[in-house]
Amino acid sequence: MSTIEQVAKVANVSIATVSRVINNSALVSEKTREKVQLAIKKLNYEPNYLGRSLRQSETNMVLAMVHGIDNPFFSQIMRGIENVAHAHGVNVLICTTYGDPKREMHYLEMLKRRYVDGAILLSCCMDVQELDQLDENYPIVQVIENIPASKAVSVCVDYYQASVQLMEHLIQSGHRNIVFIHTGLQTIISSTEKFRAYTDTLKKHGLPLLSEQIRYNEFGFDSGKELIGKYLMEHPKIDAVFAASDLVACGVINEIEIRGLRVPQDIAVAGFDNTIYANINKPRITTVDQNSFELGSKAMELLFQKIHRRPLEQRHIQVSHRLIIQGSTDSHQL
Amino acid sequence: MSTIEQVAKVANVSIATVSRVINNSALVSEKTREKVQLAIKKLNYEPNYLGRSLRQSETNMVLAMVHGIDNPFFSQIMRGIENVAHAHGVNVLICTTYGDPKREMHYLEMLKRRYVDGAILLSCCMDVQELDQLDENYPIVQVIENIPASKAVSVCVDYYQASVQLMEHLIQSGHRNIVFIHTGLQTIISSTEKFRAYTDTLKKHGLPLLSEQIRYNEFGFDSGKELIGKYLMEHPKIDAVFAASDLVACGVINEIEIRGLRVPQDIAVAGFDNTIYANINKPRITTVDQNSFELGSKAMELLFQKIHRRPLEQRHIQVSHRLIIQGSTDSHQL
DNA sequence: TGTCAAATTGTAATCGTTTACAACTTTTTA
DNA sequence: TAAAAAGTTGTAAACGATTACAATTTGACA
Repeated sequence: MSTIEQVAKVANVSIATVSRVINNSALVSEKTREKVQLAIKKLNYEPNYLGRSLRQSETNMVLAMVHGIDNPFFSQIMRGIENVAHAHGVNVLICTTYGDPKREMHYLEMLKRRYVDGAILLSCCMDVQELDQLDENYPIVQVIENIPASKAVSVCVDYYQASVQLMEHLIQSGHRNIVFIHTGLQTIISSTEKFRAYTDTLKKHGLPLLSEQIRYNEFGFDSGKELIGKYLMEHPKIDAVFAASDLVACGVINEIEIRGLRVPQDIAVAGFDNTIYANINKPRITTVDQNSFELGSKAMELLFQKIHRRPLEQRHIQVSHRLIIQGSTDSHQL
Repeated sequence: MSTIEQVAKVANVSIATVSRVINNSALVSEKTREKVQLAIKKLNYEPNYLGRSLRQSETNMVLAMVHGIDNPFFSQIMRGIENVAHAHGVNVLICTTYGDPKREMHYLEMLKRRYVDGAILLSCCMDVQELDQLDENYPIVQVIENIPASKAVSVCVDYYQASVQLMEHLIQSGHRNIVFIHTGLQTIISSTEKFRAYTDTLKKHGLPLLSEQIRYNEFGFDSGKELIGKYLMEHPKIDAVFAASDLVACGVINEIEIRGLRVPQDIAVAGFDNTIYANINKPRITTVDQNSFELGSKAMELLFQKIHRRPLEQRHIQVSHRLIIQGSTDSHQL
């Protein structure tokens, strides 16, 4: 591995000059520039980022921390993040927590120990105090799965309004016994807001509250199957389901059909996130689009503000959403 | 941000002693250890990784380069990689190329410029020469989407045998007009081997070759729909489809059913990878399980060998696969 | 008490860059 | 032609850690 010093020696100039050529900065005469570039090529030299970052105390890298990477909704957010980051010459490193606080801490050390300039959190296992302390000392932005009680900057959609819209759609379609299938941690806003909308809308219409707030639950297909099974035992009259994610909705539909019932004729099912799961299911699933690309880009823009210590106009950004009604709740669309 | 020097000052010791405490190495007396730890706590000190990595010329980070992160198959491989890496105290940073050579180069600079100790490539846009040159100078391992002509180490399953098994299954089930739906780059082994198995098996049985090798194609649901549409125009007698991935198979099935045909009664469809897509589809899709977790762990183990310059027993590791026959090719399983 | 070994601590070089400042050339201008 | 200005290059001090090596302290033992 060659260093700047060796290049300097070969080109017969000082290391400062080599550095200037690398950063094609300052004014280097055409002649020496060529000389240096020749030496660089000859030695196959690549500048060491560690030295550079150490000196400049910035790395041009940011972290994106996410629960798992196989959620197509998160994957779209990532594209938004990457798009803005790359436009600024910054690399995005993705790391996965799988909801494990130890893993989260481990990766956050990269932030604390200056290996990255900032972090976007799409998943968060810590509590409010820890998050706030982190936020005071390092540039972070929360997206989607944020902790609302925290002072940290966040970007998300209005889950409450979106869910109210969804519930109103179900009720207007004539459903009366609606169950809510939960996902994720209770401390997380996306869960609690959906649940709050569920209960509020039911109360408003004088309808029975069939679901209870539950503590924790995986996001998956199987947990959807399992939960709807449980609810169907308790309340056989269920005629609609509001599932907190599309994949969960897939599981719910699968289980319903296995039990010989039809979607949407017997039970209507709605999901959330507008992922591919909603669109490969037969029937297509009614869902809420969250404008994921914009969620990501906005988050990255905010992170840049924080990294460069520019004042923020807003601490909480809301991105628009859109209810998409499809076959799983509307038999006209089958 | 506090540095080791400030801690040393507060604790009234030398920076060497602080360093020793941090790395709880060497022999520091209990008394000074406590003194230093107090100072560390007081200053909220976190050691800077850049300084450390620069000095030790290793970062304890590796890169995992992947096309996109929303493929559940890749996501499982990642878990295998992470599992082994974390056991060695190494962090895995994921980055996405989306098949863009520029992005790939950009992220590979992290390797060349010593920001990570090694890289696992699950996607590869460069040509053989470039890859070989990289391999000579830096620790890399290819997984799955490897370039077979390259000298770089690789881990994958025996695509040829797996695909032959799959084809034999289709033929034994009585299908005669079988089409292959391609994905990915032509230079990539997973594609070419599947296609080779497709043609060889058809020839062996004296059956017509309906598909042609195609240059490039996305991995998605929509490309599956599009391609089967095209093939059905050309060859209306098609009675079976071998799709190169589960998601493509989903698209194929969707399009087939839209055209009023039944799966598997009119056309049998098989996928590849054994992802969730194969199991949420109705009917479930016949597919090939690739033991993705092991693919990942093996790859990471090999990467450690390369990073530590230990000699490798094998340059190409093969992981076992398993044909999973389900409803999409077998009406008994509906 | 003096000597020696063991245990503990400190000094200073090093990793590979960037960059303020100084020093040296060359060109411009009067 | 000399002085000033502009253009180019070099010197050396950072950045924040680790670690050989040297120096000091401590304790054991005769």
